[in-house]
Amino acid sequence: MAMPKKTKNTKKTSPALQERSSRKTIIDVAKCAGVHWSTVSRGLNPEKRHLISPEMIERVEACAKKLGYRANAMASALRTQRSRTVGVIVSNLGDPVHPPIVRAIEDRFAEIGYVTIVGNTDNHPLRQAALIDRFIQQGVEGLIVATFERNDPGIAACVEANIPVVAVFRDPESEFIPSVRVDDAKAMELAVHHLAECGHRQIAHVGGPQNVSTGYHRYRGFRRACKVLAQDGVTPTAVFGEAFTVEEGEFACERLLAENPNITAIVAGNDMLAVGCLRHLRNRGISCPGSISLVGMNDMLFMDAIAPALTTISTPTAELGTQASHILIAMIKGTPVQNDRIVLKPVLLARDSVAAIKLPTKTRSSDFSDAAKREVRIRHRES
Amino acid sequence: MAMPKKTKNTKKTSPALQERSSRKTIIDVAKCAGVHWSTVSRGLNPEKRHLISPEMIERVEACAKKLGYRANAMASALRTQRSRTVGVIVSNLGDPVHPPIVRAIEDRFAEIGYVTIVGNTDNHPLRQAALIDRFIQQGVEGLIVATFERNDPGIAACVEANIPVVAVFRDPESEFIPSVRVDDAKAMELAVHHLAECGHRQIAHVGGPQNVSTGYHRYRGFRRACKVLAQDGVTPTAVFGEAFTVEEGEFACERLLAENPNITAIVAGNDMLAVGCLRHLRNRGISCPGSISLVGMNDMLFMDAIAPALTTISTPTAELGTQASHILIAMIKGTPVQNDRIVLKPVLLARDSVAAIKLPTKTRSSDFSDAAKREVRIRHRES
DNA sequence: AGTTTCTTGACAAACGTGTGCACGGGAATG
DNA sequence: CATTCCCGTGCACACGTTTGTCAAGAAACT
Repeated sequence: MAMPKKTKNTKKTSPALQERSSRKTIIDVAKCAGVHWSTVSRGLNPEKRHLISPEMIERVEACAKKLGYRANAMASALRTQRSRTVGVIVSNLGDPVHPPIVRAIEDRFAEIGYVTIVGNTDNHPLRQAALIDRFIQQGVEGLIVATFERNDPGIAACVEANIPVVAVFRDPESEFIPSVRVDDAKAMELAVHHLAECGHRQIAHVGGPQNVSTGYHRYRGFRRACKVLAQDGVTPTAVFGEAFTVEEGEFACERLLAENPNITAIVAGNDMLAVGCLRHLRNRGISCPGSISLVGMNDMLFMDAIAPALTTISTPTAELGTQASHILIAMIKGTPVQNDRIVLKPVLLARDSVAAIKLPTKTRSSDFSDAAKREVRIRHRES
Repeated sequence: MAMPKKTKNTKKTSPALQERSSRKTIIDVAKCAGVHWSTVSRGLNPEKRHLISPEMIERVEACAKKLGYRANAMASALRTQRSRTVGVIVSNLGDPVHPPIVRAIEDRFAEIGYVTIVGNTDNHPLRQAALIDRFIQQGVEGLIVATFERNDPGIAACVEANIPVVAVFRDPESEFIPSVRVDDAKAMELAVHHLAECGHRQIAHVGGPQNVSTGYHRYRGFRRACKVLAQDGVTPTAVFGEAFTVEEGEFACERLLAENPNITAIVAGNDMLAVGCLRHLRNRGISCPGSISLVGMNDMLFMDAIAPALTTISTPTAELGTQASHILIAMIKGTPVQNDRIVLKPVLLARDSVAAIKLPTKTRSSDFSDAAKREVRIRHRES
């Protein structure tokens, strides 16, 4: 095993190691430049570069470039305990809400030389736990998680591992971690008030799963808005899908109409559910917005192109990702974070799926409508 | 966590290292189990476990669980030269074609315990090069790239680094790397033949950028199909957007109609461009499919919900990702790959954006139409 | 009983990099 | 000219694993 001189000692190493044919190391560069490799290390590290003479830096860099040297991030990470890696966990990349968030996060972290790894949970708590575990094993410096439920046990796993984590999109309402979300309740209030302004009174909610904050808060916002407007005659109804999917929306809408044939407007928990509602309405030959008005949420891609163009509540998804990244970056650097509980404001986009209701033709009705409208506007403004 | 006895030697280490407060190592487990750490390593490694007695394995596993031990992937990767990491490069995660591909890849690699890192190039060659470089530095065992242009210099960088890479979606037509794509030319042929069957003769192509294989091959397919049908009177026209976006589609459609007011059908390079066309048609008050028929490509999400429901060519995006993953996994394992040049078949989905053309009201016209129709069907079947 | 075979666990050498410390030489100062 | 100081470089250890080698003990065979 004592090799004569400098025959690379790939004798004893395992066959797996052999195949890394030609990756250059810091030692190769040092040999080329005729210096010690610690000098190379310093010369190539911007933070320690000031310890090295300029012409030496130049020599080292020339050799590095000539040899096509690429630093081994794993070795560096092992030594420094900084992997320059962050993890992003979403329920399903195929859900059009998530890609813009992930995209923004990747952008923010690419700017500081970090790499982003992603994982999907499909809303399975066990898969989430497994994912968090794998990511921590992998050495991520931080985690941005879009799948936390309220009081999610996954949070404990993260804080126990002492790894910075920020919740995005969904709010686990945990005192232990920062979160960036959109005001889901407010969004639904905007929707209900908008419908009330248009004269609707029999308003239904086609909600999503209630065990996640988005579904839960949207339903609560819906109820609260209806309560506030109860004196104007607004009466709420609600059905729920088991997931935020088109199919669940379609099915929920069917149940809704079977039990409440007299509703005139639907506030969907998100655009997927709204599209499902739309599909059911079309299948039943019910006109939207002619007979039933519809409001979605999130303003997913193409929502302005569907028929009718969907009135919806826009969610600043990219901003969600950016803000979460800013917080996580601060946590990683150890900088104190100024505001670690960010709630972004949703905005209503009035398009074509909501129509003013055809009120019963009484003489007083229009007066009442106008009064209600004014009342609504005032409340709307105040909140 | 403050250990009374065995103060870990964090004296000489840098402050950065101090903060890894409590991550347990293989040594902690060994100490707990009262054995040498190499025994722990083997006991926890399924492949070497057979070298250790069963009750020892049990003891080690118990200690590992008790201490909450998590293997340090970076150290393992450094030693074994296997990072259990793959990279995926797309142009833009915000483009709805990509998420299903990435999702499928993540699924396939999660199954074998690999982690997936993603990056966006926005179609900038320099950003792609930088990304490939960073990923290789990071130690990815393989790369799946959806952004390769024809004869892309990025390929050379990968093969030079001796790292397995497979192209997906776009085909760089390189002899050096495997690829998985959809038959873009065939897709456009399907579209043109479908339109011809419906009586269209003045058919235009609103294509995407010609420097990427998708845009290029789709245009070629379009031209080829028109040539085949030239004897039936099919005459082609084409304009191109500078990117596969709604805005470019809208703008290109405007130019198209300005110069060719007599066309009756448009084959768009993808659904984004198609939606852009639709938007322009609506703005101009031109009915689709009443006056102009439209075919898209990729069957992106919600294409069945827009108005009119878009006739389009479906691309098996998830299958694209899965097949690419299979190939890459084989390459990583060193297994020979059976077929490294996979071309998936596109399928036409006939919906509402294509209508049979209203032919000039001559007596012979219907005969001609029928004849053409028959003719087209025959050709269609043969290909 | 002695020798061989087999099992089991310990030892130590890497993987490639970062960094505290020591050392050498030249400049500056007395 | 001698001493001090400082700047640039080399040295060696550590980060946490994996794994070839080997010694010690038990079991089996001659």
